Amino acid sequence: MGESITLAVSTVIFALRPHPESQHPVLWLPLVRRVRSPHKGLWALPGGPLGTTEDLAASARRNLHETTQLTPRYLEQLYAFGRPDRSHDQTMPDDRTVSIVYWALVHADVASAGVESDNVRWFPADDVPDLAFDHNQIIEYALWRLRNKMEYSRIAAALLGETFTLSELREVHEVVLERTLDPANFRRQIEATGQVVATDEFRTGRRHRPARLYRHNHSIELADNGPLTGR
Amino acid sequence: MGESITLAVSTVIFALRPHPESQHPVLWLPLVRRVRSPHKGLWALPGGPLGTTEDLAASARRNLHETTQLTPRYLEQLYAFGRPDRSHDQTMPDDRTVSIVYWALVHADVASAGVESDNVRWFPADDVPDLAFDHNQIIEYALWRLRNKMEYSRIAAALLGETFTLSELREVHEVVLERTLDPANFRRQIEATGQVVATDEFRTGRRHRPARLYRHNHSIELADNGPLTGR
DNA sequence: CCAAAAGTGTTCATGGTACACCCATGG
DNA sequence: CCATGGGTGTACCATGAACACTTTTGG
Repeated sequence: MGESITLAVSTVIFALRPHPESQHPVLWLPLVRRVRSPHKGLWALPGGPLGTTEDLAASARRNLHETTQLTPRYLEQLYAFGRPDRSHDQTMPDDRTVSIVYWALVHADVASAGVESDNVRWFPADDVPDLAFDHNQIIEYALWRLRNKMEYSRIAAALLGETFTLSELREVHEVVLERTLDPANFRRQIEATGQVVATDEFRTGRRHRPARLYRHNHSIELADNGPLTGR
Repeated sequence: MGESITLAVSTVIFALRPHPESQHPVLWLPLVRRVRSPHKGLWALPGGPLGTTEDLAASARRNLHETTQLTPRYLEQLYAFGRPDRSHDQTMPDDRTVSIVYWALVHADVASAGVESDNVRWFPADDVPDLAFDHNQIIEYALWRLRNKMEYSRIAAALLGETFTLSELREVHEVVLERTLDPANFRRQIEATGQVVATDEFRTGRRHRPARLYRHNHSIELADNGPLTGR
């Protein structure tokens, strides 16, 4: 019969944005509304078919930019999902989609908020609606990987701006890991790894002692992906 | 033009076998000879196109069995490789293959040695010839993952039989990690994790004190793959 | 008795955790 | 002067590395 396998690339995109009430930063991710069957009308991860001459990561990057107008600070392949029934469509029972999923970290400044529309919306990562296909589980896995890497790499850098205080860096860790960290110990651990470089500037204007600003040490990789380097 | 993307599943299969001279176990992996262009005649990872109704892991499992007559003790997705030029064939310049690669651990008993043929041969993992496509790099990455997981999981269990001495378990770690481990500390670390259960049998016949036999604690997962469980 | 590996005990360095305490600023 | 977070000091504990030492077998 007309059986066929479609290869698609989707991306779980994370950014930090202030919580609407508390103003504390929390994890958000953009979703797109499906405009065709199956699961028409449901929210889903941004993605689409792989271009015939396009690299996998390039496809993720392109789609990410089309959806959010942003360039990822960090991009990594997450997993290939291919259960035969995961994209089942009763109108096309013999069709099937294998999705190669990437996950990305972006720096969501105010400008990116403007690209929201009826078909693109950011959701808090801990309050995502019921999504199309197996996308809820994919997001769970992406969150697990993000939390894992947060503990032994410097990917937090990808969620912050050029300079930042150690409190801000610690807050990123705390938000992602969902637990508080001792400020004193966190400071020493970060300093010991050499992943940040002190500047001679300070964040003032708060009603407490000014905090020194740091910048990332770009000579240290964001994360260790073994023999793979953007393949 | 006639551009098309083929989706294939390949597997890096590891087993322990005695070194031809020293008789000490070393890592081996089976390769198959390509019988058609491109790279006809070169050795390559076992694999093939994904069946239209076949799960990704099932495809890896099927191919593994066809190649080695074995069932994997451990099977995990490694990575999806999709550079547009990775499978370039000058006779079919517009064709392209995306490979989803798994890696597996098997227990290679004597029976499996019989399936070698002109087109299937086992090679020592540290002495693999120049392979088709990017398969040498894929093996490097699989080895990196294997070594990583060996340090924080109990996948070594998948390379041993039902019962084993702690020396044998330690030898597996040493061979994979390519360094010696202190027997006393190794014993305590393994015992502390509860990943092995002492039996009341001993390995005798060696010219030294008999060593107690242990068995795996099946209530502990071989490795933690997060929210993914054979998806 | 000897060689060799099994198995136990002990010391030391390291890294993380908890927490007391002082510092500098805005209000 | 006080509340608040910035920043330093230190004690404690768990873990792992190094290594001395005893035990039990085959030859």
